[in-house]
Amino acid sequence: MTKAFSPPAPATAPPATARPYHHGDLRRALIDAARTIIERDGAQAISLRGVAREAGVSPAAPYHHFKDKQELLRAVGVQGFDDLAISMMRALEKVPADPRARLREIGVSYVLFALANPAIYRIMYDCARDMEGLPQDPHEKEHNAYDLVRETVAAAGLADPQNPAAVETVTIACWCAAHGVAEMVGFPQFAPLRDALGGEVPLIRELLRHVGFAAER
Amino acid sequence: MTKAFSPPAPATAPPATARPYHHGDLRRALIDAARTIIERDGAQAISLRGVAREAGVSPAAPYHHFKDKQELLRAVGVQGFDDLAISMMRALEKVPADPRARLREIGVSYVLFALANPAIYRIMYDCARDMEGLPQDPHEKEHNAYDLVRETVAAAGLADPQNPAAVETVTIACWCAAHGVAEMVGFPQFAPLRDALGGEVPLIRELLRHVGFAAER
DNA sequence: TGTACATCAGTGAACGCGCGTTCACTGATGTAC
DNA sequence: TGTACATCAGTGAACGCGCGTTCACTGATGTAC
Repeated sequence: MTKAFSPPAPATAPPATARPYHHGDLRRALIDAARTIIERDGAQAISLRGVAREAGVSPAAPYHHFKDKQELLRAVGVQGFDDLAISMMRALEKVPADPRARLREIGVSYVLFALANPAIYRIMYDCARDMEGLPQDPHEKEHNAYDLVRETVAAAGLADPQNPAAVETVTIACWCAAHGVAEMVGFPQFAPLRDALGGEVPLIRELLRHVGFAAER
Repeated sequence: MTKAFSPPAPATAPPATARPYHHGDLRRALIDAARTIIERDGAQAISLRGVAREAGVSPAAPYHHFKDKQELLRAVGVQGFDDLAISMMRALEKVPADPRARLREIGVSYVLFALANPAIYRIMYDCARDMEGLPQDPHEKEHNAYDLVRETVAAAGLADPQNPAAVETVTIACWCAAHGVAEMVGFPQFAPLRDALGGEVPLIRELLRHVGFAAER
């Protein structure tokens, strides 16, 4: 993202000369470049060469960081899920302890993420399909997004916490529901309803409510 | 699909000689070929040349029926929505008049369609996004899928039929929910739950139930 | 601190490929008289 | 019924292009002594 946009760099700034031979964190830069392209030009506009170009690097450079194109795409997907989890956590920070309210906020932030990054969001699920499932394992962080939802579901009393199968079912149902809303809420057909309800967020809340997300009361 | 596989054609069969110069219904054959490729090799494996090849026709032939590649893809998407509507109608034929039961069956058949045609299903929504919405208009048939859901929702008393906005909201919510379940139900992560519930259909029913689809009783 | 050397992370030219699309063409079909 | 001709729906060769990937290379960095 440093790119060409920075002003001519008054002599005060640190060297900031021509980009050094070694990039520093090309792996990360490539993932970012891929995301940029995906959101700017659409998912099927992506090519390894294009990504290298966007990152300002030769077409062969990516091969020092990714086995092939697919591996890069996969990294983009995993990164997406990480970001999603982070934005859900963030949303939770500002919310009261009531688990039902928390579940609702998780849902809203989930959908907002998808709305803000529609193309990435699709790539994430293409990836997940490829990898045979949500990447709940790959990092084994203490808290991934899926666990977060499950715990909140249990705490909210939407399923008997003693009954793991029931908790699992409700968790999955919530995930499906949020996914459905996330993919569709941007459809122009819903614009009239959105306007009637007073904006994107109220629309999301309303839909989530109908779709089994812990109603108020 | 007539292709190369038919047996050497015993002299009894009608002429069945070499394929005639004029195809008869190449437009349709191209759409079918595209669907075959999409489901066999994945959505991004599709190319106009490949489709022509699959249909047994020269690479230039499709241009007599579609302006360009995008127009073909779009036709595949529209065809998909048509097929979806048809399979929903079919499912309704075998079902009692109780509107709640009917709504449930619509949901199940929707999800089963997506499960049977996962790649096409994705293409359909890519198309819809492209075309700025579900193709509820393009044919203006008396009954498209969306209207079917709306009417059933109203009949089921899930929203006050006098209140169009409420009916619309519930309809949209149902659509989102079914879509979410449809896209995710094939995930391997859900296999344990599926097995515990006794199969694909029970899993679908259970998820739909949680997700706001007219519960029994 | 200096030097030799291994390793790492880039370069840029080259490869072969399949793609979308165009073009001039030709065989089959339909229509007017 | 027969003939002339326009139109339609194919063919197949050709175009230029961008792609993924490989290769021999080189500049920068880190390490051992």
